[in-house]
Order: sequence, then C-alpha cells, then structure tokens
Amino acid sequence: MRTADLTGLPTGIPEALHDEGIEELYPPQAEAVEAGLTDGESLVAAVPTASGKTLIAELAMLSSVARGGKALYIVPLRALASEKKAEFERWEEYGIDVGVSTGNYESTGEWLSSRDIIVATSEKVDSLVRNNAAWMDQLTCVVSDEVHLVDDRNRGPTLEVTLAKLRRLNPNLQTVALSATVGNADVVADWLDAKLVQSDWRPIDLKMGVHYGNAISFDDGSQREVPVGRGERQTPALVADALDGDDDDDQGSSLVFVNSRRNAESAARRMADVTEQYITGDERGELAELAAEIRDISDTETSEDLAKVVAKGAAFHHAGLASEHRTLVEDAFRDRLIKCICATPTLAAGVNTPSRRVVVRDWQRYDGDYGGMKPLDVLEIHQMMGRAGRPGLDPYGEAVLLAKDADSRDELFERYIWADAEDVHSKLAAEPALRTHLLATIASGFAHTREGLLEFLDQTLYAAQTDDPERLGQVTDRVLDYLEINGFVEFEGDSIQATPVGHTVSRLYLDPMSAAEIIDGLEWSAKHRTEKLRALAGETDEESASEREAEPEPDPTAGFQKASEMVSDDGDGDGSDDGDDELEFETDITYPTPLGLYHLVCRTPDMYQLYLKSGDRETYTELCYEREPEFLGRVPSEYEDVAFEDWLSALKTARLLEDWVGEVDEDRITERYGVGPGDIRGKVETAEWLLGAAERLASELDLEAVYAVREAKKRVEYGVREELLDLAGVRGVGRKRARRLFEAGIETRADLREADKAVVLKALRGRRKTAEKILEKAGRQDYSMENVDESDAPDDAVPDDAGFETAKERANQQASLGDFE
DNA sequence: CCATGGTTATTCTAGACAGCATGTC
DNA sequence: CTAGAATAACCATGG
Repeated sequence: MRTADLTGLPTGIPEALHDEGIEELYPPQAEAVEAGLTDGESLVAAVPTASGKTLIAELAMLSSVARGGKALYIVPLRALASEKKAEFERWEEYGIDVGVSTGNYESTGEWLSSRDIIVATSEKVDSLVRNNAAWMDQLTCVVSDEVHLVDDRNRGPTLEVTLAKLRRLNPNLQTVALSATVGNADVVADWLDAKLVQSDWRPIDLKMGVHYGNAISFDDGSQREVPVGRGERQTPALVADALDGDDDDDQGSSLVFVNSRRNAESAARRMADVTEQYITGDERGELAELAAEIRDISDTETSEDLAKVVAKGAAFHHAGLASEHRTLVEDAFRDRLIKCICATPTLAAGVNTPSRRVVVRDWQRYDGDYGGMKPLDVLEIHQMMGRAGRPGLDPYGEAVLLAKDADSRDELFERYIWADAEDVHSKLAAEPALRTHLLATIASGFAHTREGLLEFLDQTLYAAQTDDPERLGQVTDRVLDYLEINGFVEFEGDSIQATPVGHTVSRLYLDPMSAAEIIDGLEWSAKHRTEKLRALAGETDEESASEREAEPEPDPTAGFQKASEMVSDDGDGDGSDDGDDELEFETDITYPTPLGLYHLVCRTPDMYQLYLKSGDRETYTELCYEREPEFLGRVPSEYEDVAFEDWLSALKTARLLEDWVGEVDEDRITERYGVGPGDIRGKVETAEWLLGAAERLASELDLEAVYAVREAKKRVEYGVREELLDLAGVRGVGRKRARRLFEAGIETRADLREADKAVVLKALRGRRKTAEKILEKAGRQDYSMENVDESDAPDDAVPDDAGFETAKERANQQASLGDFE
C-alpha cells in the first residue's frame, strides 16, 4: 500500500510522509490499515521492535484527530515520553498540538485540554483518571506502547486497569496496543475487542546466532568465523570483528548485554581497549570533549570511570548513571562516536539505540527469590537481540549469544533462538496491586459495591484469561477488609465509600499500605509526644496542658521555625548519646527528627530500598540502637522479627538521605553506600514525593508533624542543612552555591537583597551572569553586576565554624566515622 | 626485601512509576 | 535444590 493512497488523515500528512521517504507502507502497517486502523478500528499489533510500530500509532492518532478527536499515547518510561513527543512534534506544522505529561514534566491538566496528542506514562494516566482530568472523556483514541508489560508484576496491573478505565469512560474509544511478539497476542486482542495484526516481518534482517569456539553459527545456517585466541575472551573478539566489518568499510557498533552493573563497567573497560584501536584522529578529539562533559555531570567515581572508557570509544550503561550520562552515551552511540556499549537490561527496553551487532553475554541473572541464577525470559532476550540492525546503515543486524561448549550452544538455540516468546499473564490478582487499584476504583466513583467492583474487574485482562473466577473475589474481599480496617473505605450496607483520607490516598497515588505506615508513624509520634510532655510537666500541671492544646501554630512560618529549633540533627548524630541529660532526649522525640521521617518513608512499599552488603548488618544494627528514640513506631527485635532485615535496609536508605541533607559530597555518598549518582537522584526524588504525601496526610489529619515533615521534605529537595533552606529556595541557588553564599556571610534571601555585590560575586566565584540572575530572583531591584569587582570584597573574615569547608568536612568526617564503627 | 605471577577464597548481584507547584549546576 | 564474574587475598617464585 502506498502512503499517497491513505485516506482519513489531516491534510498534507500523506504528502509529508512521502517527503520523508516513506512511499510504501511496511507489510504490517498495510495490514493494520486494511484492518481499519484509520477508520477508528481497535487493533493489537504484535510485531518486532523497529518494524514501524510508531507509524501505526501515528496513523491511528492522526486520523482520529482528523475526525475531530483527541489521542493519548501511553509509554512505559518517562524517557520514552520525551522521545515520542519529539517525534510527534514534526506534525505541528499540520496543526497537530502535542503535549507530554509525566510525574516530573509539565503536568497541568488544563493545559493538556488543548492538545491533540498527549504522551504520558501509564501511572500518570491512571493518576489523571483518579483526579478526574477534564479532557479524559474527550479521548477518541488511545495507543498503548509495549502493552506486553501488563505481564510486569509491579507496573503491569496499572496499565491493565488504566486501559479498562479509559475504555469504560469512552465506550467508543479506539484502542491501539503495540506489543512485542508474544505467545498469546490473540488473548490480548480479545480482551481489547481489537483486531490482531501479527508478524515477524522486519525492515532489516536479523540474524541470530551463537558463538562457540572460533565461529558464530547463525539461525539461517550460515557461519561466520570469529577466532578467539587462547586466553582471550569471546566478547572482545566479537566487538573487534564487528568493527573490522565485512567487505564494506563501515564500522559496525556493538551492544553488549550483561547481568550486573559491575559486569557492565568492567566489560566496558575491556572493550575500551578494543575500540581504542578503531577511532580516528577526529574522533579522538570529539571523544575527549564528550568525556569532559561526562565528568562535568557528576563528581563521582562512576562518572570518572565512564569518562575514561568513553575517551577510548566505549561506554557502560545502567541505572546507576545519572540520566544526563545516559542521554550523552545514547546520543554518542547513535552518532557512531561510541563504538560499543556494555549495558544492563536498561537499554533493552529504553530509548532507541540500534546497533550493528548485539552480544548477549549473560543470559542468566541472579534472583534472590528464585535462589540463584535464573534464565531470562525469551521475550527479554528477544528484546535485546531486536536492537541489532541500524536502519540505513546495516544490510542486516546480528544478534549473538555466547556458549562455552557445544552442549550449551545447542541449548541456547533451543531455549532462545528457535523458541517463541512466552505468553503474557495478568498479574492483577496480586494483593498489592488490588490494594491500590480497588481503592482508586472506589474513590473515583467507578464502583460502590462489591458487585460493582467485580463487574469492573471483569473488564480486565485478568478476567479474560483466568480459569479461576473465584480468585479475584477472594482477593477483593481480603483487600476490602484491609482498606476498611485502615480507615480508607467505609461500608454502609452494600455500599462502599471512600473516606476523606481514602480519597486523599488515592489522589496522592500512594499505595494504601504506604499511607497506613505513614499515618501510623505520625500518630505514634504525636501520642508519644503527649505522653512525654505529660510526664515532664507532671500530670496536674494545667498550665502546660493548656499550652499544649494551643500548640498548633496558625502561622506556618512560626511552626516551621519551631520545628527547626527542635530538631538537632547536626554533629550529634553519632557521638552525643553520652546522654547529656534527659531533656535533650525529650526534645529529640518531641518533633519527629529528619532521620525518623526518612526512615518512615523508606520502609514504605513505595520506596525501593538499598541492598545490605556484608558488614552493613552490624553497622546498621548498631546505628539502630543508637538512634532508637528517633524512629516513629516500634523497632522490630533483632532476634525475633524477620522484618528486622527490612528495617535495616530502610535505615540504610534513610541514612543516605540524612547524608544528602547533611551536605555530604556526592562522591562520598556513592562510595559509602555503593550506589551510583543516578541512585541518589532516584532515592531523593522518591523521598521528596513520599514526604510530600506525608505532609498532605499530616495536615489532613491535623497532626503537628506537618511542620517537621515539610522541613524534612524541603531539605531533601535542596539537599541542604536547615540553615540553608531559605537561600536554597532562591532560583538558581542549589546546595553548593547556597553553602558558598552562607560562608560569605549571606545567610538569607533578605541578605541577598542587601549584601555587598562584590561579596556575592566572590562567593559565586566571579560568575557575573549567575550572580545577576540570582539577585534578580531574590527580589533585588538593582541586580546589575556591572562595574562590580570581586576583589573589592573584604578578605575572608568568616567565622570558621560556619565555613563551607569546615561544614563539609565535618559532614564527611561524620560519614566516615560511622563507617568504621 | 620486593615485584611479579598464579591460585584460591570471598564478595556480590536489573530496573524506576507516582503529588504538587515552580524552577537546578 | 541451583551461578559465575570480578576482585581480594594469599602464596610461591625469582631477582
């Protein structure tokens, strides 16, 4: 089918496609159109990666918009949201407006009403439904990318429920689901009342094979000799072989998949020795620049290691990298500057990074639940192998598995190359999934009775494929009990209603279990505070009792200040339990301390906890006893509770946050907790979100802890000690600049407006533009830095205990002290 | 005494969505 | 019930 023959699209689009060089539709695309894609027909397309799925989505969305509708494109990853947005924006000149909505990217519901195509993550869509976004019922077309992810234990149910809700809200909704090739795409199609287009067709051939001995055997029967000398390894030989190329002089890039971060990094180090020999003089310079950019992103060992290998034309890629690192690496790989990436599975499901050759080095991965190394799913291996073949560059892509002996070669062929991908199975009947989704279903008015809930659940994939219809009812009853006991829903005869807190929890997008934990912790702290105060004041002291009543501060700032005064978190963390007096102990628990709050949110199921390494058990058990008064809630017993281990992991995570707000250097934190810069960002982001939710809950339940929570949240947000909160709130001022300004005697936003410009300039290391911007944002009228000379600033007469270096050192020292105890 | 090289014991293990209200280095 | 790579620790050898 020719693109010129397409009908039902906005004017100019067929021509535009033609101009892009798309004259003829790929067979699966043509099949989709014939199935009624551009006439609003629902469709499941189960086709390989890079076989033109995006155009299928675009045809559906554009034709829907042409009919006056509005389309939604659901992505599984935030990174993909921006990628897709950029792609769809090329239709803007034809009057198509594109908007994105993810947790961290522009999100106002109103603004999206005017867009024709909206790109969002499944969680964000779910959240928008929960919050009754106005434009939800204007949708005429929804595209779900990577729909096979309904199989995912954690996030699959969200996608499943969200699709069911969208379809219920808009009965005539066109549903287009894009899937990798899976075993039972027909079941998915049945569920969505959609036609099925299934195909193995690829625009670029994919040769799959196994390397063993001195050659790769491919699935088409061909062989390619790739000798491996004695004592050498297979992977570098394969990478070098791809770079040597065939007859053409084009250098082929490689993507190497391994099963751990550490393996990715060490493999990259080895591959760098190979790629180094293939880079040209020009490239060497560009790579050096790229390495410098990488070092600039973060001052950590990970960043440094990455820069080193990048300078030689290789890279590693995993979730410990900062997102800026990842983007740089991905872009440079696409630009053919980086010749080889060694990656964990991040890259298999992430943004588009095609490669001439894909080497799947590890096909097993450690899995604690499984109790050892677990073979990866066929689907997962196929996703990795599907990255082989760069459109327009390669005649075909090569995907290679590695075998050490003839037996495992045969096994790999059997297990992965000849094998079909697994079926997808709904994971909706798991209790954690239903906990959150049933509450949301009740709270947003989709159902108000047990029967109503089951009727709604009947529209999910789970119902479509289960052979145990009882199961869902049983789990539903258990979950409803749980929600009732925790006060999130109320029964009135047959009718179930969400309580006000229940509504809030649903809208905050919290797992009800997280919310329950947070509420328990905060109420526990309130109760203990009252008890301690009573004990201190003596039970009959009426004056202090009435004072206590009057405690909640009407003025937030006053309470805020108060919280700051009460919290004593610097310096005495490790050493001061020599217990000066009881009073200090009392003040410690009077308001929840930051550590207490961090631990509270870290032990919530919404926080992904750090892993305990050898030695950590002792370190954190000790810390657990040292800081016991700060924890909100009963501390599990070291000897009796199985939950103790989890408690310690949460403590480790909470400690990381405490270091972060104690202004401990990034590289120090990564070193101390064995994480990458990306992990710090991730933990901080999650903590920010959960503390924000905790703040809302506290204010709704009228708990004084709001002020302490708000401060703890602000500190996590800026990564600063309490004295810098005011400064760090100024746009353009982060943890580093705030500390420098503070050191120079500029301690508040107000100081910034009054201060000697020379001092400001000096504190900001002579960056005039930065200084001007900061002064302007701080509300200073005369912010110009013209004719200001930083050398006019008086020489450092800074009191040393407030000095940046001193504070930093103290923080770092504190950190290392804890290490050795 | 130390550098080097080889062998054995120990360690360690993927990923990443969400509120709200505005802005990091 | 199940692994395997990287690294640390250890030991032997030779200068």
